[in-house]
Amino acid sequence: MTTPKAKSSAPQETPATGSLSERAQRRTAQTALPYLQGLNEAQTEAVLTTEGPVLVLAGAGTGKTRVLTTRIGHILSHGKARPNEILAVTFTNKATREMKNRIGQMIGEAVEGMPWLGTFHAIGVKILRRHAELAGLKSNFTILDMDDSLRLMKQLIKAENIDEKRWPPRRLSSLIDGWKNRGLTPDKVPNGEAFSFADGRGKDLYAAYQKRLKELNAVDFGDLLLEMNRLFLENPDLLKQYHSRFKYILVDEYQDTNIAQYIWLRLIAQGTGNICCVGDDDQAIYGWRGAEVDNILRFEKDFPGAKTIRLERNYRSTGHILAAASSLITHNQERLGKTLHTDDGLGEKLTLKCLWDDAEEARNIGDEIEALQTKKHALNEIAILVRASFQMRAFEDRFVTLGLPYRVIGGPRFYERLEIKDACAYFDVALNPSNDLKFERIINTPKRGLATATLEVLHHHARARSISLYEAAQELVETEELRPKPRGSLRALLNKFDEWRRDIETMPHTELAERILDDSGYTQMWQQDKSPQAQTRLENLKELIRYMGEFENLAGFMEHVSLVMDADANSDGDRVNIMTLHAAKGLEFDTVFLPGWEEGLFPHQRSLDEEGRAGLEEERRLGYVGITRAKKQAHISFTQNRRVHGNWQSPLPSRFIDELPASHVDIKEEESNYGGYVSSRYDNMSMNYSKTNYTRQPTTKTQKQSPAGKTIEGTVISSRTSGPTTSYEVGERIFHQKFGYGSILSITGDKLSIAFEKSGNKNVLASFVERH
DNA sequence: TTGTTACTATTTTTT
DNA sequence: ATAGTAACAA
Repeated sequence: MTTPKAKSSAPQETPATGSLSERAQRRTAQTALPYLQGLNEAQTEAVLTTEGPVLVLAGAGTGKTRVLTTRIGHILSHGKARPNEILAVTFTNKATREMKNRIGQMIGEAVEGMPWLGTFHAIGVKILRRHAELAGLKSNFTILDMDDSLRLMKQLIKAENIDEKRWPPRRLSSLIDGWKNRGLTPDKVPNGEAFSFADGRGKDLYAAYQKRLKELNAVDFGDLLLEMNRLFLENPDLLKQYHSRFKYILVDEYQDTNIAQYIWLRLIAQGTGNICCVGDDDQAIYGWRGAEVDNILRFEKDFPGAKTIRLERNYRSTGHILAAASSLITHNQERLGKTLHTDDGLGEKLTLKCLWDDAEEARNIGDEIEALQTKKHALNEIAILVRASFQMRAFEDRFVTLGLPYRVIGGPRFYERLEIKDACAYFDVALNPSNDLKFERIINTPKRGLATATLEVLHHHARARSISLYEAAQELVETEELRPKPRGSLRALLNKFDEWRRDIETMPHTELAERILDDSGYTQMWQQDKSPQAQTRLENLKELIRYMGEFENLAGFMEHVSLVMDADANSDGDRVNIMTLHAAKGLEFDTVFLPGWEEGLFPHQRSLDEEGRAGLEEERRLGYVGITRAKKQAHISFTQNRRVHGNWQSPLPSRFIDELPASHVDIKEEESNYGGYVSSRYDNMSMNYSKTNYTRQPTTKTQKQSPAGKTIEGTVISSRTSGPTTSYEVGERIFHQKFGYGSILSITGDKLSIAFEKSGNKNVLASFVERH
């Protein structure tokens, strides 16, 4: 991913650190240790400084992963620790895989022996399973995904007679998630915050939710960390055990750690104190899900005697790209500060383009890509990075019509698909009948006549006797409580589960899985479905079974599904990559397109509203991440019109555009498909955005009388162009290409607020309308 | 109990 | 514009 091309000129220009003797030792080490070949001084230092706390500030494209893996290789090959004595934590499975591969290439067989290389969550599961009893769980506890936990919360909200409309389960979910990220158990939730849901019942709901999880022998994502922390805090002996086990600790993407993870790391690091955190405060983009940039900013205080090593030599991008990114990020105040530099050439400038709307943006980028394609540019080396996933659609539409192959990264994940979840629910229940949430999911899928009414009865019975739904079902089919029809089909279902369970030990698991899907009627359900997606769903199910074959048994497979699985079907071939800026972190491409740089979208309005300046800075870091993904070319664009929630708006260009240094950016004109019309309008626009000053962007409320006599309130973001630049007058009737006829409500600079006869009120640039 | 229709609220990023 | 939900009819 972030491999710097192995440069033949081994010793780098990086300012040397340490005493002369240290430097001399390092130099000798470089010739003695072949794996240090090609590392620059700072990188070498980061690899060799194995003892004590170390913070490696690794800027974008500075060979972070390489340092991390080489460091592990170094520790292993020097016999400083055995593979199972190194704790290496990452955030994503992708990163874990990457690291495993790299270490494998370096050391060979050692990878098998690195059981403690994984994501925070995966390691959490591992530790929790070992000591489940201490956490009040059975070691076969299930891990709830978002779906399950949401369903559970919904049940609780209903049970409390709280209005679902006013207090949506989603909100409770994110609230509890936030608490868990901060390491707060129900009793520790500050009272003030507890009131932020359902008039003060938030805290109780949280407690009830946790209680219910225990009853179900289940944990959710947040618990994996929270419970692990509790385990260690309540059992100091156990913690000591792990202290002596983990000789070296490595943490990737430290800037993304949340408080719970931070607490955990501090607990674990109390052992040897050999903790090495790698991160980049300029790439902290997960604040919204609880990540604390502060963790990395505070590192030196938290770990006294910590050594900070900066990696600033960039091996990825050209000079222009690096300069633009650096300049953008200097607008942030809260940063440790790094100066990236490169020895490579300036390369090509970034390009900037203004387009009419998202469709034209997609058309334009599509054309650019086709042009690149004829120049033999690999599609795999092209990426479109968007702020929000809804932007992807325009590109997908366009690429489909062009016949341009693409892949969406980080879209709906494989295991999140309906059919995969359903299938897994069947497998789950077969393995563990007391998994109520999964049982509930499939009890009436496919339709068996076991809907709300029957489920209600089951719930009551289960609650009353405090048994699982499945057990309740078993008891109820023996009684007269259910009507004959549902009773019959319920019995049939239970019998099938009995059969399947009988075969778990004897039958090969893939065969059993197939049988479950067939016998249950699930396969048939999709075969009979004539919707266009039904076929892909069936194929996905086949893929699931195929993937399952790579595991030893059903249980082993299911463990992976909840945490690890992200097999992507169309990852092969030469394709353009489409993804969000978030998903792009850690990746690199020759050419990167950055569409949609508009106020409100990027920076996103919500970040601005909810997080204020901190939010803005995080958005800016997102922009920094985006630009630094590019190795050779970066193309930024923005549109003048975009639909938001179904209606059209005319956003201003993103303030980030004006934070780019003009000397590194080329302003491109759109190839004019419409004769001179486009370019003349464009001139107008480019003047407008380069002069706009955003430091105190006014948002003015305008109140005007519409012709119909009603008061219309609209929010007009005024541009700073001085004086009216148009000759239009309020009340004038005009025509607009897209919106049709309308009359002018107000004029702000060259922006018109118009009441359209058919499409409502819009703000439009004067150059887009004509008199009528 | 199921399927339909109408309405409503919801639109960022996700381990 | 869309999805998800609630109310209603068959």
